[in-house]
Amino acid sequence: MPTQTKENYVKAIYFLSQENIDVSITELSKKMNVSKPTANNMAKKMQENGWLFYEKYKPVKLTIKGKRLGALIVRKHRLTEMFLSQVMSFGWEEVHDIAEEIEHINSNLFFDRMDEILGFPTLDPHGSPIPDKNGKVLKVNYLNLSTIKPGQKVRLCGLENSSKDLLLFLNKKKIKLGSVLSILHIEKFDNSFEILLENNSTILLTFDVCLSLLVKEI
Amino acid sequence: MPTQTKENYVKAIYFLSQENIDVSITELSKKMNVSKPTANNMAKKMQENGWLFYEKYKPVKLTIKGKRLGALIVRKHRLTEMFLSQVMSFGWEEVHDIAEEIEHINSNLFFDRMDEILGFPTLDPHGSPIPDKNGKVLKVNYLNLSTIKPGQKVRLCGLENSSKDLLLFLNKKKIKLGSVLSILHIEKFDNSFEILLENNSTILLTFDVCLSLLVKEI
DNA sequence: ATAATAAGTTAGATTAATCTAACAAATATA
DNA sequence: TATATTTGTTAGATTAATCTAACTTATTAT
Repeated sequence: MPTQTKENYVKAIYFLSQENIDVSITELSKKMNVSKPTANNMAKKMQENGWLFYEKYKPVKLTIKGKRLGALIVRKHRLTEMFLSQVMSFGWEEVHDIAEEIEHINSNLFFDRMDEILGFPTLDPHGSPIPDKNGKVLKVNYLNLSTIKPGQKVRLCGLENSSKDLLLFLNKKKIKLGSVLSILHIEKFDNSFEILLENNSTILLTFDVCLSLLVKEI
Repeated sequence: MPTQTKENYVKAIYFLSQENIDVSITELSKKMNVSKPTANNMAKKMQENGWLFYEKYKPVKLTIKGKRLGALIVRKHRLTEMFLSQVMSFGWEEVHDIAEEIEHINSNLFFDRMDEILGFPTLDPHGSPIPDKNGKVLKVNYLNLSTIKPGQKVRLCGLENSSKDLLLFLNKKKIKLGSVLSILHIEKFDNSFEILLENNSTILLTFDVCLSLLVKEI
């Protein structure tokens, strides 16, 4: 059994691998908020434990075992987020921090029971896929709102990043997963989007916000 | 914030103080399954942190702050047990181990929400009192079944110890919290109790089992 | 191609939590 | 009371996770 700390390193590498191609020691140290020697030492030790491949001066890579562990931690995290949101009435901006701790609880039964109570969900409260019990992740392919043309109607299905600031901003604008957004106009000067909401109010989203919203055309 | 390990030491001392008068280093080391030097060192450090009083060759004692922390950890533990039992359908024999981990989660909101969902319970699934938010514990004074006279009808209200073996035994006998037990006869030879259950079946409880059952006369 | 910069590594230290071996103090027993 | 036993303490080591300082290897830019 890996320590909580090592689980967090595996998770960090798991996420970085999904974005970048290479996970350098520097990247890892940044993601984990530790010094480079710390990340380096940890990488060496985790290789010994069979979680990852490490060669001097080369990026690290998760082993099969490491990938599986990463996916299962993400599974526990996202199931927890879903449980907190659906069963315990937490807002989508509140669930991450608590899930960050609960994801390390060592009881399959506990998470399986959550899964059952939730009706075996495939997406978390932010629209991210929940890996299955074998670590398999459903590929969802949403479009980035920033790439959609004016006149198009879309449904919000996911978020590129689930930072608390973004979530609080969306709350304020009454935008949630499933919300329908109609693009009225895109301002040439700053790429800001003029959007019509379901309640017939019109709002302005900066390009940065649009980059964070994943949608489906409808 | 104390580490998880230190929280466990505080909890151990908290429980031992409720039974014994004195918590010796040896007692503490036994409860924590560590060597005596480990318990000793830990006691010194925890004194520095203000959790307990420690003097060479003397039993340790929790400070006010330590007592409060102990009670609040027990609160988190028992609320969790209740939540696992009532909301997540776990059996009373399954809840302890999971609660042992969840009690260290650092989110008052999380436990307050459990409390709310449960309707602010005062007892856990084993009949033990749940300390309030200030660490105050409701004094319950149940009788030990072993002290009750033949002919008496009683209701099971709590357990002296909640070991998994006892809980599984009670499950097998279909005895649960609230069950009504009528003492038919006490065998002089081995102090075993002949008990009539609500379903009119008669069972035999050894004296050891009776010592573990807390009841109210009815 | 060489110098400057970035990235990665080594060495040595620190803190928390643990251990064993050896010794000291307190308590119990004969 | 003297001795034996139990209890508690000290000393020194170990492992996990972290740091800083100094050095080496790679990469980038002129």
